[in-house]
Amino acid sequence: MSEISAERISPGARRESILAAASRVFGERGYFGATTDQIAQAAGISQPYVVRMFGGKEALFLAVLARAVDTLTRRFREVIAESEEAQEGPEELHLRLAQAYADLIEDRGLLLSLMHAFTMGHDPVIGQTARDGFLEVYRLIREQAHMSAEKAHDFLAGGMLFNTLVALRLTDEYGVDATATELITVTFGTKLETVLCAEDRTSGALA
Amino acid sequence: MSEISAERISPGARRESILAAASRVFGERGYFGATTDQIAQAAGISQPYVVRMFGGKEALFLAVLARAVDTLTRRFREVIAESEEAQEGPEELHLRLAQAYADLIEDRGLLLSLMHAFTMGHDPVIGQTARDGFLEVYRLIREQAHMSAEKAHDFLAGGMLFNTLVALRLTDEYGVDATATELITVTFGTKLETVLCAEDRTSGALA
DNA sequence: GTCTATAGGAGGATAGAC
DNA sequence: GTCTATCCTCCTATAGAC
Repeated sequence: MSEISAERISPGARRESILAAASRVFGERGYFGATTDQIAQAAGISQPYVVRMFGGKEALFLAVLARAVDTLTRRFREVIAESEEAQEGPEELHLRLAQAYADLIEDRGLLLSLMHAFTMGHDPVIGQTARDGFLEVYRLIREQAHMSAEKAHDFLAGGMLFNTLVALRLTDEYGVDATATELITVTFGTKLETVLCAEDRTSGALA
Repeated sequence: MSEISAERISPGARRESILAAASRVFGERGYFGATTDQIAQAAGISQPYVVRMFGGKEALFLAVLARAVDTLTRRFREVIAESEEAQEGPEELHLRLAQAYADLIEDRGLLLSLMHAFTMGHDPVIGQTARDGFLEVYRLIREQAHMSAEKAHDFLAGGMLFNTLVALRLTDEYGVDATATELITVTFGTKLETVLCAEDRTSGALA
């Protein structure tokens, strides 16, 4: 049995900690706006190590994107399975899925990295991966959650507005601007407090 | 009367042509992804001239953003005025506004530059300007178009999904992937052909 | 496995000619 | 008003030490 110090962490954990840091930074600045050095600092390691571990910035972003889609679809599948188990109707399921989506805001970088990926349709590599991920989600809610095309459209639309308000940090205007407060309330509902707190928590991430 | 050659264009037109080029390039690559040189090439002038004309990349992006919000809100105000004139009900007005929004896809850079601006909430300057623009639109549909908070939410949500599918270039999958084709049809409706054509028209813009 | 040093290239901005 | 030349910074990636 080899010696294992408290400092040393397993390769899997190291990889995961870099992915988590990259998710936060890419989520905040986007693919072009984020630098590998910012990610390295957020992960507490050196910049060249980040590059070496994933082979490059693009590969790292693709890994973050894959992880985000994976987490999202896994969560949705769980919710669908639970709903079927409880023999709920389609309405309840859709509400649960919307709630599950909103809950993902707990990991702010996840939804924001996804949104940034969705703006990169022009990129041959990232764009195609993003389209594939988006369609995977669409198929999931259409075929597994049995939403109609219209219902699925509205579901995705709500999600995109949700993402937009988070990315825009419209929450900064909460309590300041009356109309903004209204829109924030309507959009975030029960997750309002989490969203407002997340603002504070991640603002210092890049310092 | 001074000599005016066919080549020489007025200061206003030059400024406008740069703004149009910048709108296309920023719309495609985003603020960080776009370079002032790409914009200069798209406008057919030198890179330093672009920078000098607007004072810097950030100022140029802010000008593009202001122009986009201005065009959008002006169009909405026109539609609202026409609808009042025709003494239509709220349902008709909302449909007209949705149609007017979709029509803006004719200038692809406009909606995409807006979307990219919405992802920049973290930026002290651009973020604040983007929030102000977003709220201006929200107030317009709430107060001038008399939408309820819920209706306004759904209206914006549909717009954000619209933007997302354009930015993602999901239209590339039209006719290729059955689910994608369905979502594209539901989302773009009558503007389908325009969106599919715009794809071809702008793809060579940066070459 | 992780770091320091650094190469190499790109991009925004400035200086100055025409 | 518009261009060419160029500076300087910033960033990704590589080389090589420990």
